Amino acid sequence: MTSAEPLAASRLRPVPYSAAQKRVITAALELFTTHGVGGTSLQMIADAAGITKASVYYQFRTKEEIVIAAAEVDLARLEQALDAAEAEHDRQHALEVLLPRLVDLAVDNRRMVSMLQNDPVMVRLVAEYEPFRELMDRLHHLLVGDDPRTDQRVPAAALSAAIGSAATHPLVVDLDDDTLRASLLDLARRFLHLP
Amino acid sequence: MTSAEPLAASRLRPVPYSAAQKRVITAALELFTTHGVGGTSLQMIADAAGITKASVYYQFRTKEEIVIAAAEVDLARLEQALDAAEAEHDRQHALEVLLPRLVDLAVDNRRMVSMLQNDPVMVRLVAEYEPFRELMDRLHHLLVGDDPRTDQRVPAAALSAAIGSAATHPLVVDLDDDTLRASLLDLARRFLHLP
DNA sequence: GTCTATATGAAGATAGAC
DNA sequence: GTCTATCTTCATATAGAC
Repeated sequence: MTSAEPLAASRLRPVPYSAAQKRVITAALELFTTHGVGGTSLQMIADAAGITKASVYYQFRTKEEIVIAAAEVDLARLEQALDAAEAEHDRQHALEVLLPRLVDLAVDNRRMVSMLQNDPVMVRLVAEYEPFRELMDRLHHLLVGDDPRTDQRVPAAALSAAIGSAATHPLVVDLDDDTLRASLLDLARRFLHLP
Repeated sequence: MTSAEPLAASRLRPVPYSAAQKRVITAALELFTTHGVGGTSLQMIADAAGITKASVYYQFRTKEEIVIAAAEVDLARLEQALDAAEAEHDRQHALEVLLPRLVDLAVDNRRMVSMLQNDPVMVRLVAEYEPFRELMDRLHHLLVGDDPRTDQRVPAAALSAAIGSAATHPLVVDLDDDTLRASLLDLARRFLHLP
């Protein structure tokens, strides 16, 4: 972490959201994770936020802007984790910094992380919206390592998928956070052959 | 496999679909995997099948029936894999039968398997529609084992998520089927401490 | 910053002719 | 088995008052 900026500053969004915008984002997040982005209407968001549709449109010009704002909530934490990991001098240490943070993120926010990886609208957004795409590229680079020919790619993809989706799996939904966190971290280390 | 029925018969759907229905199902499958169920309209399905919306409604009474029919395509293969695994006498052998079939299913049909586990509409359907729920219960029982207190649950969830989602992961989309199949199977065995 | 009211289109679904 | 035409409802989005 070489940045001199205060904690709140993220390169994803230098201009912060207003309090009214944050209320909309919070409502949208909850709905997106249960109904998916495509299954969530602006009316549902407005109702959950306790305002009307027109007021939502005062805060955000389109539904897509809400989706981006919602995704940024978790991706800002991912960005911080990547910053910290990339400050290490070799991949081994970088992964030791990265993995616990990834697992924490997924456990704290189980359904959101899964949605970012799996919801069709989110998948498209992450692939096409440059700031998000860049984050994913950095993540993948850390997971796969420098050498593109070695087939570290399947384990890396599996690990990424496992951390993202295992936290929401029916087999595990009723497991407490601490147990899940410990198990996932252990699994992640085994995955990448770390101590 | 103790059933005396011919191969085509699945307990999921004793009455087969007509040719016209199959054309609709095929079109729907492709669209569901790219846009999600919620992001796919009947108009899109009709266009892809080369008929009108009204004709789609002649084949299926509701959109939900189409979703069920689409899900059955892959779940029928899952059912066969479960039948074969459960015919083995201990869990070790059952898993040795099950895992390669699961991996094959996920690789042959990458995006569909992921959608079954991740699309919000599918997740709800699988949880609430009895025939699908039963299949998932059988799968989870095989993955976790008999003893419900041991925490095999996180590895089982992670394995299930990894097989389902890794096949669609951006890191792996361009990997050929054979390589992916071999890597995933190897990972799956390591996951469950099989030889 | 929030509201009422409305425009415009597309969604799921049905009626009835061929 | 497919069509045209239509119904109803809900989607995104905007105009303009408070």
